[in-house]
Amino acid sequence: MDQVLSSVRNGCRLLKIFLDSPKELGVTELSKKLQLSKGAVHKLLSTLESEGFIRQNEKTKQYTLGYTLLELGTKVLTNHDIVDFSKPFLDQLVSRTNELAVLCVQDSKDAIYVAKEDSLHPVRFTVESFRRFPLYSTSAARVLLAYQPEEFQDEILQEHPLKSYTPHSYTSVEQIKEDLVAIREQGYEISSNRRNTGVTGIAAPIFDSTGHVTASVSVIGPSDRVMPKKEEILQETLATVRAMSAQLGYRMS
Amino acid sequence: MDQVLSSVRNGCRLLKIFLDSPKELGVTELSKKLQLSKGAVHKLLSTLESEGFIRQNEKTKQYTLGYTLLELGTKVLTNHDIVDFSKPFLDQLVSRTNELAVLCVQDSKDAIYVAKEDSLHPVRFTVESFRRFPLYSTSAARVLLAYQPEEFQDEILQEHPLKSYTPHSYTSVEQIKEDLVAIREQGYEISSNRRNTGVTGIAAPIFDSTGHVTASVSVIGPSDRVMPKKEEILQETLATVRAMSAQLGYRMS
DNA sequence: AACGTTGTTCTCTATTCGTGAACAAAACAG
DNA sequence: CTGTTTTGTTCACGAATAGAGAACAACGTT
Repeated sequence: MDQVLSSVRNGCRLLKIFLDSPKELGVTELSKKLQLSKGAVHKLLSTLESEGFIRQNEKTKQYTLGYTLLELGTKVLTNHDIVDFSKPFLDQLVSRTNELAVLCVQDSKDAIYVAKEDSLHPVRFTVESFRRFPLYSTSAARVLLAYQPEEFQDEILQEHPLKSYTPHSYTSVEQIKEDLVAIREQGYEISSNRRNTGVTGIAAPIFDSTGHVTASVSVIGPSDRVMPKKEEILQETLATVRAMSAQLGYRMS
Repeated sequence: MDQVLSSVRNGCRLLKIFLDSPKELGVTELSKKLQLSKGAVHKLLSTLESEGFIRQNEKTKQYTLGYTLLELGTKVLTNHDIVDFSKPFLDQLVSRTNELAVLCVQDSKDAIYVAKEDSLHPVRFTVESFRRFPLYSTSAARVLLAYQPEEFQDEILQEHPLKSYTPHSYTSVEQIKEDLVAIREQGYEISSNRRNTGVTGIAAPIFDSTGHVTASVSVIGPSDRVMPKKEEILQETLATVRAMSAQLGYRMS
C-alpha cells in the first residue's frame, strides 16, 4: 500500500512498542526499535505529548503512555455494547460451572477477550483482557476462525509460524483445518492441553440476526476439574450461547 | 510550535473526536470537524485502521475506535502504580465515611479521576473515571491546582471561560485565587454546591518523597449527608492522605 | 575531571502530505 | 422503480514537511 501516511503509522507503532516494554522508554531506545532517527522520534514524541497520547517523566526524561489513551480505551468499551450485553450471561455461566467464563471477539487477524468473569475458586485461572492473541491459539479464538471463509483461514495459518506451546499442540496446518471443519459441524470445541498444559477450554459461537458469528464464549479451567464434568459444562455453554444468539435476533434453522 | 508533525497531530485529533461523539462517524463528518479534505481524512482513517486504532463497520461503512486503543488504555492503567497503591486506602475511606472516595491526578492542564470507590448507599453518587475535566472545577482538582506555581494557575484561570455551573459557583478569577491560597494554608478544601448543586467534596493532597503533590483524594457526597459530618469526614480524609504520603516517603515538616 | 550517555535542537532536501476534483455506490425521495 | 443526493473512495499534482544526520547540552558514570 502507498495510501498510508508514514508519520501516522510511525506514531501508532511507537505507541504500540509500549505494550511489550517496561513502562518508560527513552528516545534512543525507541529510535532503535522503530528504526528511525533520534530527531524524528523526538518530533513524534513531542507531537504525541502535546495531544496527551504520551507523557514525559520530568525527572528521568523518559516517556510513557498518556492519559488520553485511557480515555479512548474506555470509550471503546462503552461503544462495544456486546460487553455489557454479555455480562449477565457470563455471570450465570460462572455460577453454574464454577469456572472462568470469557467472551472473545475477532479483530482483523487477532482474537481478544473483551469480557471475563472469574470463577469463585480460591485458586483460579484468569486471562488478560484486551490483549491480542492469534486466532488459532485458544478454543474461543478457533471457534471464531472456524466460521471464517477458507481463504482467510489459510491466510492466518500460513502467516504465523504456528509455534507449539505444549507437546500436545497442533503441528500441521492440515490438522488445524480438519479441526476447524469439526468445530463448524458440531458447533463447539473442547480443547485440552493445547496452548497451556493442564488447561481445558470449552467454547461455542454466538450468532447475530444475520447469521454471522459475532463473538464466542468459552469456559476455561484446569483439565482435571473440567474434563470429568465436560458434558455438563458443554451443555451450559451451549445453552448460554443459544440464549445470547436468540436475544440478538438469530433464528436457529 | 512548528516542531509538530501535522499528520500525526491530525490523527490524534481525529481519534479524540470520538470521545464526544456517537460511536460511529463517517468520513464527511470527520472532515468537517477536523477541517481537512475528505481525501486526507480517508488516508488518515485507513492508516489508523491498518494499525488497529480505528475499525470500519462493514455494513454502514462508518468508522469507530479500534481495539488497540483498549490495549493501550489498559497498559496506561497497569503502568500507573498509584492506582493500585491507592486501592486499599480508598476502600478504607469509603468504609469509614460511607461516601464515594476518588483519587485525582493532574495531566498537563486537566484533572482526571484515575481511581474511585463507590459508597454502599443504595442511592449514591459516582463519577466517570478517566475523563478529563478542568483543574478549577472540583475540589479534588483545585487541591492539585493550589500547589502549582502561580504562573501556571493564572494560565489555567485565564484560558478557560470559567463557566458558572451553579449559582454558588465562583465568578471571578480573584476569588478562586484566594481560595487556592487558603487550600495551601490549611492543607485541604471543603467545597459545597459549586459545580453541582447539592454536592459537597472534601479533598486533600498526597505528597511524594520530594515534597511534590502527586495526586489528591476526595470524599464526595450529597451536601445534606456530608455537611453535618464534615469534621469527621475531613479528619478521615486527612488521615488517609497522610498515611499515603508517608508510605510514599514524604516526611512532614 | 574526563568520558559516555542521554534528550534536544538544527539545517536541508527528498519525500510525502493534503487539496480538489472525479468516481462509484449506496440512500433517499418522488 | 428512477432520478437525485450524499456517501465513501481514488487519483494527480504542487506546496509543505518529514526524516536524516550532525552538533549540542545536560546528565550520570567511571
